[in-house]
Amino acid sequence: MARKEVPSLVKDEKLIQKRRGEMIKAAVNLFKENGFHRTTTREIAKASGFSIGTLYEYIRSKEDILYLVCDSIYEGVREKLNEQIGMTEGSIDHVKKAIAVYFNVVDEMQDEVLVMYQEVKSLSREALPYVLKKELEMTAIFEELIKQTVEQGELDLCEEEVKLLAHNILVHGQMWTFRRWSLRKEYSLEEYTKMQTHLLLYGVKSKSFT
Amino acid sequence: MARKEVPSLVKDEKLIQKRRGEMIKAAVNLFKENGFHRTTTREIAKASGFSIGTLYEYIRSKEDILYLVCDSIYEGVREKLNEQIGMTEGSIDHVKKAIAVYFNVVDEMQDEVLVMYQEVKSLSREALPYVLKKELEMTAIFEELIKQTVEQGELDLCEEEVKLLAHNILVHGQMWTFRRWSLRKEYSLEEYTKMQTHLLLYGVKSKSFT
DNA sequence: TTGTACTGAGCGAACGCTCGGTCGATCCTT
DNA sequence: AAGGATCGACCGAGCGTTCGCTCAGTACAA
Repeated sequence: MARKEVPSLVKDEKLIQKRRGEMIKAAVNLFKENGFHRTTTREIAKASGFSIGTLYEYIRSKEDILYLVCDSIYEGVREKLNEQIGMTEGSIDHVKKAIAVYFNVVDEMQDEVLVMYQEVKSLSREALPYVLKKELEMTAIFEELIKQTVEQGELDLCEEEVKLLAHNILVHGQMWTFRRWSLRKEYSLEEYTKMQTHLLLYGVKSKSFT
Repeated sequence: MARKEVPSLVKDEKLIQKRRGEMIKAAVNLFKENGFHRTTTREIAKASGFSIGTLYEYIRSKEDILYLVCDSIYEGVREKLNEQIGMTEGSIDHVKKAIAVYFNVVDEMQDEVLVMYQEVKSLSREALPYVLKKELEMTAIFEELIKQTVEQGELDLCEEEVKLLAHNILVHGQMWTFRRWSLRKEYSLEEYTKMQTHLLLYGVKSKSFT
């Protein structure tokens, strides 16, 4: 199950990349304003700078756009993550740093992450698995990092705990976007990161902020 | 900002309650299958057991249905919570129990919670605040419980940490629904509850399951 | 001239919502 | 008690509009 290819009527591969890039950018902006369903293909075409006919040279259906958007956002997040996380050996400091980097990326791309997060469910049963797989791959990044930290002896966790922890980290990042209507009022990103990291590692019973 | 009243053309208040109950039940089932936008008012009417004309005697617009659905789900969760959580004094055991109860409720109502969670965003800017307020009230329940535990001296947390912890608990519950495609494969509800509770209280650094 | 990217008027299905009308229950009058 | 008037819940055909998508035609580069 590799990346799903969306067929296009246009031959020039470079041009496809370019046009789809324009499409995705326009679509994200519209989706974050009105959501997927309330956004029309005409609006997307217009905001992309070409006609509705041209739009349909590069996709088969409106849903294809949503898929491309989700795919692109995941790639964006992953790229930024890989840029900044060197995955050599595992250590608690590494985990902390990775969380901070991840939260930063989520914050930078908050609109995109939120849009994707709220709209994936509109994907067809056929396309959904491809996107969920991406989410699992993201989880796996943290899972691997924690697992190595366990192997280094800095943490004592079983397989299942490692997995759940990875899920929690991911969700705490996403939560910064989908609960921002409340969290933003209470905390800055730095405060949020620091507190979540502390709670994650030390829980509430041991009091020793670092 | 009390509960928003949705006007109806029908006079009989009892009947309104009854019909809206039927409507909500039908709508939740359809929403969880196809989402709000892909569900038609005709489908809702039919599944409710009356005609499209009658449907519109009890609401003004399709969005009213979504609002009623969200409202009803919140009330359902809160009712079940209050039933089972006696809020006398605060203690760590109380917090643990409250989490377990909450996770159980979320599990019982997973379809409803998931639907609400995925569709609130489709509410108009006018109706949204009423629903977000409900979410804050839910958070406040846990906030209060934790605060009292702090006051009892069983926990040492500042105001902001208490708040964040309450948010985390709520999200961990919701997460059980919106990540069930993955979590369900890994854990039973009991395992999930136990592990999340432990991580929440003790973090990953101290190893002592109870 | 041929191939390819692009255009946008137009098609047809679907959808939210309305409104004229039906009909049983209830009230009023004699 | 009977007949008529009124009420109000319920109905569903149909209106107006929107929206995803198509395709016959154009522009232009090679």
